[in-house]
Amino acid sequence: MKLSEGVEAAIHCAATLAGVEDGATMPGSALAAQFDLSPSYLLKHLNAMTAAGVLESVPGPAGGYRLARAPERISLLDIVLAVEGPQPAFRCGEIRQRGSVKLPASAYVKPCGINVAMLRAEKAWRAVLASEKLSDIVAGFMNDADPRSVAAACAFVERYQRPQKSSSLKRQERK
Amino acid sequence: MKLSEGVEAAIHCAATLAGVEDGATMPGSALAAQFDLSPSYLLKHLNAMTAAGVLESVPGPAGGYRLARAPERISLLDIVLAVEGPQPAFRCGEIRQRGSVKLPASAYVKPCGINVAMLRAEKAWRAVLASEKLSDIVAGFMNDADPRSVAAACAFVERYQRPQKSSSLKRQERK
DNA sequence: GGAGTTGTACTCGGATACAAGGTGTCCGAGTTGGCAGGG
DNA sequence: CCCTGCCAACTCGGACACCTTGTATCCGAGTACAACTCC
Repeated sequence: MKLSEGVEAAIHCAATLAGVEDGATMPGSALAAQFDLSPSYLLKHLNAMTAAGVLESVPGPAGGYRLARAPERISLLDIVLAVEGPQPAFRCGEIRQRGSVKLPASAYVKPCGINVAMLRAEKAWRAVLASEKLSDIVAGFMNDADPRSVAAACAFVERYQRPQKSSSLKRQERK
Repeated sequence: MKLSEGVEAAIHCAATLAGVEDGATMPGSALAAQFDLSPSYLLKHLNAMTAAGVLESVPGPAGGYRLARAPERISLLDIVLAVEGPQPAFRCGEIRQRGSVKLPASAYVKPCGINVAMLRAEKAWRAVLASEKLSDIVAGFMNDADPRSVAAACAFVERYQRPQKSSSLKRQERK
């Protein structure tokens, strides 16, 4: 059992995006540079989060990614499911039905007890992940992390975020 | 995130082995036939459980596998860790340290908050798995499953289990 | 000087190679049980 | 008839290919900004 390596990158990127101002965006290339990752590959995960409704993407110059909703309403479970897919970790193959002794299908109406137990464990895992909001991660970072690290992160966000340009707003008003 | 497919087979085999009498064994080929699996491949997982101390194996004719201890003292977590390995699902690659802005190592003495959160979730997962004993699985199967299925399973165990031969005991006494 | 138009540069998005771990299979080492031979 | 030695069959154990999934990369579509040209 191993989680995809991209989950770590996705959460870090989401936490970084939580620091940008409302409506502002940050290009994927900047996020990739922050963690020394392949830009093209990171796009894959950012795209997955966009498809899942966790992020929003705006194309064109001065475009990039931003959170689709407030950090308080984004949980780690949302990010993990977006990257890994919604399927549970344990997939019951119903091997109890296959084998030397064949029984009619009516003998297997009750669900497999092993599957139930494994799904119960995964449910607990998801519950903890759902309770961990992105805002908690950011708050914990601000409080506990080294001040130098916090300052560097804030400087990075300030450096690379692309605020919603006023001109585009003007154009919308003009229309 | 996906669990190995062998986990399901391993748990089913362990549950079957819980039905054999004390000291008796069941060959891996019989377990493979019960679930229509490749015998050679199933051996891999049974071997892993043996290495982890969950099962015991006896070689030679009339040999096979048996539980290393009572079903009440074997949890699903033991089996999962034996097959999947003890490493946690989320491995923090410390990507926060890599990137464009380099800080001295003294800035990263505190653990990564994301890693802490993910490990906390996995801890809950493991706690549920540790509380699910193999005896509970067997008891649930006996109570809830279809009577035909229970009868078939009992018949299978009775059919293929190899009791500790009296001759070997005699030989031990003789020595 | 101002508005319209065109070109360019930057962004995301999907399609395409490479690699690793899980899956599946094969062959070898070890041990016990049965059988034959001898006492 | 009983004991002893040998043979053979069955077991687990580790080493070897195959394939799906995740990793990494490249190229193309789309859009906003900026400069240029025309009025």
